[in-house]
Amino acid sequence: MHAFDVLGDPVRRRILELLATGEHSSGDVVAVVQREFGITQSAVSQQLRILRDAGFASVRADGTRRIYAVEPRRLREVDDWLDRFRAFWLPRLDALATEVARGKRKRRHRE
Amino acid sequence: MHAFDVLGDPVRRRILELLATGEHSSGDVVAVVQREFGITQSAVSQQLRILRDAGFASVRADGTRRIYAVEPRRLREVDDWLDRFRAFWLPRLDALATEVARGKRKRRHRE
DNA sequence: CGCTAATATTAGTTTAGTCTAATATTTATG
DNA sequence: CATAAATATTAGACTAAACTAATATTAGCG
Repeated sequence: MHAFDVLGDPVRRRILELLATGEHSSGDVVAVVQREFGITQSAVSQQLRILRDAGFASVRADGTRRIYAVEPRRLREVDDWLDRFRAFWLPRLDALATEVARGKRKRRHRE
Repeated sequence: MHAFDVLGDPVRRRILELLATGEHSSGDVVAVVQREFGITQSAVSQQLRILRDAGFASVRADGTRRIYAVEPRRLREVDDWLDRFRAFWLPRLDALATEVARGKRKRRHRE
């Protein structure tokens, strides 16, 4: 599943925004999303699964709870895809500064 | 229409990739997309319209041709949305370097 | 072990998006 | 001005994604 397909859904984006602030249990996520979108626990759980399967989030068990965390790999793909457009809004940034700021070379070759 | 909804479609992403390399006529875009996706001129034209309407692309007339160009505004929105995740893959980059590299403060306040 | 809390899964319905086929519009040209 | 070339639009068919309702699973606890 392409990164952008995953991010195309507002509920999934909201969940990721929440996870960006730190780990959260499934119940926490359900509470927030339910309040804001008015959908069922089932629907939220399904979206969490999509995020897991697509590699945007990871889970660990804590008793009967499931603790979700953001998994940055796929989000960096999006960041990389944007590279081809950065010249449009960062026209006068020299090459070295770009390399330093975005850690591009290392990232690309290391993993 | 949310930026990510627009980018959720592979044809639209491909068109933007093409426009990232410079202006192209509708016909050029149709040729490339048709070869790679096997869809009709009509379908491509509809996608171009979506990109226009959503502010991802602009058009100008050149005789009977329509010349498309990428419009960076909406793509920067995506870049901005990613800010909240950058700490995950740029953990030791100091604040000033980030500001310089991403031109964030200026961008946010100017428009 | 039986019950409760937390979460996940499944089946089926609804909805939104993308496509094709057909047609319309616009500009240039003989 | 009639025709052709380039592109856009419309209506309707098809598909994939997201939802609900119901049920299943798993862990902790008395």
